[in-house]
Amino acid sequence: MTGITVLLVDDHLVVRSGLTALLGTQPDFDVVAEAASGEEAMDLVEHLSPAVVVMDLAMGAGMDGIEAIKQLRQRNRRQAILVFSTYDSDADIVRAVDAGAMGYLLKDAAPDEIFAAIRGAVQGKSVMSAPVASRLFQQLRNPAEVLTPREAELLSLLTEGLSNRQLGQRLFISEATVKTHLAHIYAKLGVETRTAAIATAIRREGMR
Amino acid sequence: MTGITVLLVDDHLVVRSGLTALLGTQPDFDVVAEAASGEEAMDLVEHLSPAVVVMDLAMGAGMDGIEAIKQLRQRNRRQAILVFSTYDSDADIVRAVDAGAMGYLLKDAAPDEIFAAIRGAVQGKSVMSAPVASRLFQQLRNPAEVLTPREAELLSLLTEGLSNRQLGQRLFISEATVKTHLAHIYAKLGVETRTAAIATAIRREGMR
DNA sequence: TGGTCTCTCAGCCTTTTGGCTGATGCTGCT
DNA sequence: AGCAGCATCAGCCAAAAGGCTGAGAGACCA
Repeated sequence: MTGITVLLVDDHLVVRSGLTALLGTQPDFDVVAEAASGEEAMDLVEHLSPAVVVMDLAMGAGMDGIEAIKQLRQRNRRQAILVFSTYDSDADIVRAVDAGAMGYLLKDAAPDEIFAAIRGAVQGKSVMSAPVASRLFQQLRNPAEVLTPREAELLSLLTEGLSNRQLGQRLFISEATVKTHLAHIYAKLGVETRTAAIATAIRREGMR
Repeated sequence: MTGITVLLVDDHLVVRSGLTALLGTQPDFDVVAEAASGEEAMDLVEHLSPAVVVMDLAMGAGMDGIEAIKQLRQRNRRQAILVFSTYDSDADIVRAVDAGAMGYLLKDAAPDEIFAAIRGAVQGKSVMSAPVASRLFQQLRNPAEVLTPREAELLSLLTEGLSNRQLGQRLFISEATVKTHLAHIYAKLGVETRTAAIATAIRREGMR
């Protein structure tokens, strides 16, 4: 029998070849293709139907990882999606899980951890790196302070320096709605102004 | 004869093995060791005296890349140091060059670019990715946009999320003066609002 | 000595932001 | 059916931020 078919998605060539080399040491893994962008990933999943997609969240230009996960889910594909990212910000984790990711690994994870996560993913198990799990755990203990996906999205745009009007235009909602979301975000972050929210987001949530 | 001896320094295992695999395709490269931290790199350079050190700037805990470069330089070693980083922030570039890096590559660079940079480095040539070179060039062309010490101080406090009043109290100046400084900062950074200034400061100047 | 830069401050006016209250439609859970 | 959470919107008011002009004091340099 052939092993677990894997598609790698990462815009950095060195990461792709590193991962390929790493997975190549295991007899039950079969890296069938590599994609450098979300768009490429769509095509390859369509044609190869890999059992697992290992995907970076940060993708230079075009479609980002979250968007790619969403689209793969919408196409009703059966493959498990594993996020393989450098950062463990709350927002990224929430959005990735929300989009339909099966697991969340950090790039400094040990090889065994990566192998286990992939094997678990095909069996429907959720595996994540310890820091990621810890963050999720914290969020469960403090549900009042967890940003909703929409709020996280807004906060992310906020850190780009947009005004309420620009935020509204970017998200196709009214300025009033933007203000409502912001008020909720401030309350959850425990701040009073947008600048403090940005400072908190960048330092605490790891956004940039 | 043996080829160009290379030491890889990166806290991510996949990046190290990817780079090793990549450099292994070239007959004239010889990756003699890999280090996962700045401290490890010190030791290995001491014992192996590689011709080139390829180093990531962001290193999880302990010594960061910049610090490692500085210390290697201070020990009067002959090896060329190449930065291999994900980001191209002005601050990172300036600090790396200042610390004594021979070149600056981005992680999405093409293999040929990486090979050429390493071969160039041993011959004393400076090689950097196009976006990096472009940023350095821009800085040379526009020395007028440098913040004054006071402005930089204000900008730094701004990224902590303070209001104009708080800034004034912290710096023992009136709110009017704060607004004047801010106006100058906005002009120099090419932004219109404080939130955009914070975003720019964090991404371009590397403040955090 | 005169010019330039930096830091300091003021007043006036417009735009933006934030606080508050209340309301609607949708979804998911019970 | 009912309730809770989420996302959407409106209006009103106060506070904060930003644009503009002008100006004085001290430092540095030609």
